[in-house]
Amino acid sequence: MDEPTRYDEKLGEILRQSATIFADRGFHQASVRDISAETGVSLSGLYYYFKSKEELLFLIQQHCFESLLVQVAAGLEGAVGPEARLRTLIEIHLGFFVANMPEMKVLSHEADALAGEYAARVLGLKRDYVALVRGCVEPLLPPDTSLDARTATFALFGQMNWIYNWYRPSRDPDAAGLARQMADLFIAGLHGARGSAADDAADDGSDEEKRALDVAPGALGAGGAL
Amino acid sequence: MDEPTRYDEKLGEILRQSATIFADRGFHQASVRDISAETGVSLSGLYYYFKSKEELLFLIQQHCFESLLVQVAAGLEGAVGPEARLRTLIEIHLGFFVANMPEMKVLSHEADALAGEYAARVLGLKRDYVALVRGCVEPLLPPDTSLDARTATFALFGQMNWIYNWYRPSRDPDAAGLARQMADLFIAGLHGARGSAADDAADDGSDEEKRALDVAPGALGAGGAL
Amino acid sequence: MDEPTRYDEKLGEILRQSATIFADRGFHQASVRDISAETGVSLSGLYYYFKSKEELLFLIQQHCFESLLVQVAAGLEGAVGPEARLRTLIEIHLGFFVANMPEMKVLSHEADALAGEYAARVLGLKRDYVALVRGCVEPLLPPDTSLDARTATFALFGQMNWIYNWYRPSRDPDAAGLARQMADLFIAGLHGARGSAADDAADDGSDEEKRALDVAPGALGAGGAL
Amino acid sequence: MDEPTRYDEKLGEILRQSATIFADRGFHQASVRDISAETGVSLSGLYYYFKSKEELLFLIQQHCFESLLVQVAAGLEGAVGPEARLRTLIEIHLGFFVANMPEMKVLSHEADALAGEYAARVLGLKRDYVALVRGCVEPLLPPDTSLDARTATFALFGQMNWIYNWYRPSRDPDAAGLARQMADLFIAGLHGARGSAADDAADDGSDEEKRALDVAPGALGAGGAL
DNA sequence: TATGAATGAGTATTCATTCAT
DNA sequence: GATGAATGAATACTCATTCAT
Repeated sequence: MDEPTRYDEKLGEILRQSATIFADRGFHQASVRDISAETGVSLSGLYYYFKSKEELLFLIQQHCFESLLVQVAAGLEGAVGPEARLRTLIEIHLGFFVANMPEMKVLSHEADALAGEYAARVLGLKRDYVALVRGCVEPLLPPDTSLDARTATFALFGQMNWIYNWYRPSRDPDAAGLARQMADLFIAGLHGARGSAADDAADDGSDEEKRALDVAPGALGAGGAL
Repeated sequence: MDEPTRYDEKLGEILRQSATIFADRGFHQASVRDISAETGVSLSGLYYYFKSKEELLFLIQQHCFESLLVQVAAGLEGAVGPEARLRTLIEIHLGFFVANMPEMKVLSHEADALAGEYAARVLGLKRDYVALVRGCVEPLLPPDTSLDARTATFALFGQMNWIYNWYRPSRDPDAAGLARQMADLFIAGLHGARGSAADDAADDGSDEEKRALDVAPGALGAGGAL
Repeated sequence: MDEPTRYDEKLGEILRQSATIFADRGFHQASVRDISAETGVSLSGLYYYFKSKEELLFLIQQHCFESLLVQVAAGLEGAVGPEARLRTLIEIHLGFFVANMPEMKVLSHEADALAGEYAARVLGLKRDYVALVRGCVEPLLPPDTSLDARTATFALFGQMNWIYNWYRPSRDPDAAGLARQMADLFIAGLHGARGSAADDAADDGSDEEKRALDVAPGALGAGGAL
Repeated sequence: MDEPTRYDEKLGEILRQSATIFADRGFHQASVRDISAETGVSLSGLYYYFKSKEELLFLIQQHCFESLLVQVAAGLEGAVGPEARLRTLIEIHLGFFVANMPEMKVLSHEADALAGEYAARVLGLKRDYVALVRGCVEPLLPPDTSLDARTATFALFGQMNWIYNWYRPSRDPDAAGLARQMADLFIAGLHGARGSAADDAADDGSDEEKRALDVAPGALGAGGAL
């Protein structure tokens, strides 16, 4: 990984077009030749911009994720109060997703396609982001709830990230409308979810996340959750 | 597609093992050789049981989906009242998902890997299932809500199906617990989601689902949502 | 080759259908599965009738060739005079060819597909037949001609055997008409072909044919001429 | 077929060697690996020069045929009078055949191995060539003959093309001698072939050729005659 | 920066054939 | 006589990647 390829304009263009191709065809199904054809850059010429197809995927995921994190961080600054924070986060996440659908589909759907150092770095970003989202969810959990913070957090991720499977701009609400609906649904759900059983008070948080997101070889999750 | 490969015991075993391999490595990354190695059946011998790798995937998805539909149909018979129906459905869906994680991951994650007749047939099953779930969600929407039935339905699917990305039996609640939490969360969300904007009164239902699930060539969704 | 598979009714049917398949698709392109499908006999069941695909081809060629030889021998008995003999031979050859087009196409076109003992046996038949035809051609060569008997003989074979490439019953003359035209053309050609250069007097005949028809490894002819 | 592979020196070498291999072993029996071994180009490297084995065959046939057409066109320019024209054509055809035996065998013998666009393009060349040859044959047909122009034309093709089955440079006349003999034989045959039955006066020519060369699905000829 | 030419490793699939029943 | 189940060997082709220029 030594020297990460630097990020100039042309690379930016390649990443954008590649993301669309990966989103459409799937990472493994799309060939570097497809990218060559689409970008107009010769097959070997592409390797000036990335050193492997896997690095290309990494660059897409990294760039996309970092942009998302920047926007979220900026957005949360103006939000006061737990509910406002969570609403803001949902708005930004969905707004970014809808505005960058190919990249976000690739980020969500091709989590397992990276390995080694690349996987580790994206995983690091994901871990931070999951912790951040969880940090916005937990304050809204009723004190006596039986709802796990972890379950609730991933339920929210599921709601939001699944959209790449069904959302169609032409017939569904726009990003703002979608965000409002999902925020209403989820926040009302949290408020109303007060229950019987044991909660997850014993949860130490950081360590739990770590394990939850670790690559579990042979296990199903493989830590790929956003 | 003429004559679908028949379903005997040995084929059943092959499907089960292949589902695990596809879940672990991804459909396109897994080679038929991998399946040969895992099952102990020779490479060419496998082709006695299915006529292409794609048919193998289809058989897995079809069998898995049909089993799910049978269980759901049976479960709903004993459920009276809208809320009980939706709770039952969530229980069965998640119970089946957790009990058949590899198959369900393959069903959820490899939707785009099928084409042509195979895709059409699985899509038909999905359309029916989405309609059924939506039929359980709609009665619980408050009359004055601004929440789209379609959005709510896919939010639920997202919550549930996303679990293949994060759920780990050893540290998360069991299927029943998961179902209760998700049902509490979602149903409370529905109840509390009363809002401002236009509702989906104009929604004719069947036709909308149809369009929503159509393969939209070049579009991102591609109708693959569960 | 020990015990040649015996020739019963069912085998006859298989040979006929296989000849058609080989004629249509070519020997190597046609699979034993194709023959299984066409005949309705199971794949493994076919191997009761022949012990290899190559033997099947041999049986077709042998049976076809032997039938031709029988008809020719019978026909020549009633022919008196050199020209009548040659005319008769052309009539029978073309009549048989047109009436057994698939088999004769296979015999003409798939000469190189046999090897070893099978090839040797068919070659033996071919050698005899070529000698017989040449025996009918030579008496008609003018004494002072510069036309090689060998060249003339194979020119005749070329005229006749090439028909599998162009002859269509619906728009070309029937077998009798075709035979008359070709006989007229060739016999008139022989009569008129008196020339300048050296003739083939030095030709010792049998040995020449032998060499000419031998399998010449790596050479082009490969002895496959009819 | 979009962009036909371009024709450089190395490709020329590959075509030449491949033609020999196809002539020796037959198109379907020869593997691309054989060609790799013979040419010294790696298996995958070959696909830089053609995009499928079938295209390779097409390129061989096309290049060979076009060269033949060029030579024939040039040769006929200096020929005056019907007989001189036909003699010239036979000389050039046989001279080219003998000088390019592997290619011409492949052209003659592997007519059915091409399909679709490839087949159509070679067929177009063949149609033109057949028409040209027929145009050289017809003026020599006696006015009262019963010999069909079509039959005569294909008889000539049969005589000439069949040589790949028997001709051996070491023991047969050279190309010039062969041409003289075949021309003598065929032209004398035409002159002497005056007969009884209906001639082909009703023949409209171009349309007849067209039908005769059409691919007749399921029929034996399949239009592959040269 | 960029590319044409090349390659080793791998892919799904087909094939003729066998054997226990 | 006949077949379902199985297989080893081969096939055409693709892929990510490299390297001399």
